[in-house]
Amino acid sequence: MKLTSDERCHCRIIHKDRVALAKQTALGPKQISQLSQMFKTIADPTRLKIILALKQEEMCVCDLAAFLNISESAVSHQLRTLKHMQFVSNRREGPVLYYRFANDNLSPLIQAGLDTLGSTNV
Amino acid sequence: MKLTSDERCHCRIIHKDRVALAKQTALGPKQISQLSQMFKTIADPTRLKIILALKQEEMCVCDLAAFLNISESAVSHQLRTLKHMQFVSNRREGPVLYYRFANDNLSPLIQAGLDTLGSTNV
DNA sequence: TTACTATATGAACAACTGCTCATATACACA
DNA sequence: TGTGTATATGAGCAGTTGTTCATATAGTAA
Repeated sequence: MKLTSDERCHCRIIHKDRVALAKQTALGPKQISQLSQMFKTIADPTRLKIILALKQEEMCVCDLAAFLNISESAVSHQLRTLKHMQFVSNRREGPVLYYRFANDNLSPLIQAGLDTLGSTNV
Repeated sequence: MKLTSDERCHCRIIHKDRVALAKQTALGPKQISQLSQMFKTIADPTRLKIILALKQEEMCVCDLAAFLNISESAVSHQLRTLKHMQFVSNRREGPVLYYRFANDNLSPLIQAGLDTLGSTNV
């Protein structure tokens, strides 16, 4: 639980100008929240594996459960999260739902992650 | 607590070939873990704000605490996480530690996030 | 030394998250 | 209708996380 600004005024400020500049140029709460939510969604190992797998080919819930070695329920929960973020979409073929990578805007993000990973470890 | 593969063998597999391909081309556990850790580090709103602020100018712990309106201790904890991931570094000037944005590889990642955010919401 | 400042660290706790299990829903076919 | 399959949903729980508080450390200055 965060404190209010009133309760926090005892804090000394060394560089008022820098704090002021940071506050002025900072992103709004909504943008920070959305950005955070986006990173959070692709930060979970299970969801990351799902995204990378679906980036290659369509898969149904059962396939993903076998691939990830977790319950189909767990997969379904994670797909719900990914679908809500519009990172994946699905199409129905009879009783089977096929999920696929949906958001082209996500590719650069994943790629940047992979690049950063590669250049940090060599 | 995850189940072992033995306990999970009752799962039906609709497309064995897709599961096999996904397993073959999947990243290793270490890579997934590192990638996940990287995204997780920039997924927290507080750390995100710190990164974006330090991307502009050096700031000390006290400045960041005033900017973020949280305790200096909380800032210090988060800076420790960011420093461990080599996303920020610091220099000492007398008793004051100045933190700065350290990892150039992180910029594209943040930028990709901002781009994705922008193109998803318009 | 002593006093003060700036930051770091450890403990504790509330909030969140990802899983399993049990159950519900949606579709196909007889 | 009824049965079986594929997936979704809700509850519950263990593990993780971000914060505050109290305390410790590192540096400055007398």
